[in-house]
Amino acid sequence: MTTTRRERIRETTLEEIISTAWKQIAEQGVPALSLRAIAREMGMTAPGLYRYYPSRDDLVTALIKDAFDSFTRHLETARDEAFDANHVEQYRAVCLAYYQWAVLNPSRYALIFGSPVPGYQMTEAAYASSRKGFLVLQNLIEKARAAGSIHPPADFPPLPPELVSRYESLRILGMPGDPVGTHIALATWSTLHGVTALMLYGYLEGFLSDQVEGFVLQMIDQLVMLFGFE
Amino acid sequence: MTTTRRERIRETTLEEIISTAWKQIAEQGVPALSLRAIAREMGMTAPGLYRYYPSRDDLVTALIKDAFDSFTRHLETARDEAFDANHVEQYRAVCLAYYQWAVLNPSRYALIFGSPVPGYQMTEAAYASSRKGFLVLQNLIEKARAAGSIHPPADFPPLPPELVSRYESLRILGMPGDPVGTHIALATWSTLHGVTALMLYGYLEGFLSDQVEGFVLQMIDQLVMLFGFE
DNA sequence: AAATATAGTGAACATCGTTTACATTATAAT
DNA sequence: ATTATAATGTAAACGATGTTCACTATATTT
Repeated sequence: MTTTRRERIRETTLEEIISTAWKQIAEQGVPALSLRAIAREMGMTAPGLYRYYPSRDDLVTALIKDAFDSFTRHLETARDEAFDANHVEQYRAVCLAYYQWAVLNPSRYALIFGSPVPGYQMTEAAYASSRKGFLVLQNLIEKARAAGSIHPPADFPPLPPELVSRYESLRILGMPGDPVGTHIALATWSTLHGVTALMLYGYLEGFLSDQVEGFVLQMIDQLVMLFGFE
Repeated sequence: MTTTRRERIRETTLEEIISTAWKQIAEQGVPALSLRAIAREMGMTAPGLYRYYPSRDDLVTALIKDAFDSFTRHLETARDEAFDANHVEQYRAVCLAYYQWAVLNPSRYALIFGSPVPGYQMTEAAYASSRKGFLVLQNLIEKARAAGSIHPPADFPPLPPELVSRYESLRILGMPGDPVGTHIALATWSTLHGVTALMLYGYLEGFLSDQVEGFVLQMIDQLVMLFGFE
């Protein structure tokens, strides 16, 4: 892994472009992201950026990958810090970390979980990054189940057979987890996304004001009860 | 309410602009919405549109209001069609209607619940429209509670006092509903939004393929159990 | 019939993403 | 050390965008 001087400089420039882009997204939003503005702020001209990213879309793809990596790392850190705790606490920690990352990185969250852009296709590398984040949640749930720490209540609505067989076929495709574990992970993910997205958009603030985090914690508690974490 | 000939023509043009805008949003997404393209398709020049909407942002605001109105009407229709049924079925019907409206109107859903744009402030009229949609859900839950059709399970996590008092102060501000009803409505809304948004972005399709609606129905069943609808 | 308000056009400005041709500079080869 | 080559950047230009301004044509009102 020898890196020449030129390669190091190139790497630095690549990073500077990304960080400048995030700065502008935070200030003006994704739609207003402008190559010319980035170049201006970096003290160079717009066409020069094309030596690094062949188009605006490719830059956005790089930003998406960057955001997913940060997101996944944050979840992993939360999981690792709760390593000594029991499964419920680990689950709670990762769920809360999901929300907190969004609070700390609203622009990044909006970019990867915001409105899809018709015609824009996400790179396979970016999709792989997205799965990595989800896997943190799914693996944790899987371990808790294997340890017998999850007992859904008696009146938990049974999964319809079509859904179960769909989950089964995922396992064949190499995904970890039994049907119930996969379902719990998907349901958790959906719920967290809903709360977080509504919060970021400002729809919850009108109702909850300074109690948004309290609401999120309550929602997590409800998930714990619903799935029978112990 | 006398309408002159000119006013009628103006009204027609206003509507044609909106419908042309939706057509383009459906084809190319919100970011690509172009005043010039709208004018072109309508057989006029771009500056002419400024007699109707003073800027692109004002047009977007009108689109948001239009989307919210359609959304609310759809929920109300679903509620009214299930008028004879019991409270659980009404709740199920409205929840499913939420998801189905998004499936039928992906562009509209993305516009009102997608990424927030920094610097863009929603009109009070648009916010009022958003509350109207939420109220359909909240009023329904409130009626079910008044009729004694909601009994959360014994191990339902108790609402923290700060959250309860926050809900209480909402009632003082003129919002209907007791704390528990408000909370159930918010929790339902968040969950539905999470499922729907992930579905529209395509994150769920990789897992669920043709079982997305089955997953949504399952999530609704879980909400019914979680809150103790009967 | 004259005065006025409304609707629309055409030209222009600043901005955007992107391409092309060209200059500069750092590395590699001789 | 000099030459060839590859990488990095610039300047100019194209077509597109939102928006403003000056102007014309039309419809309504007086």
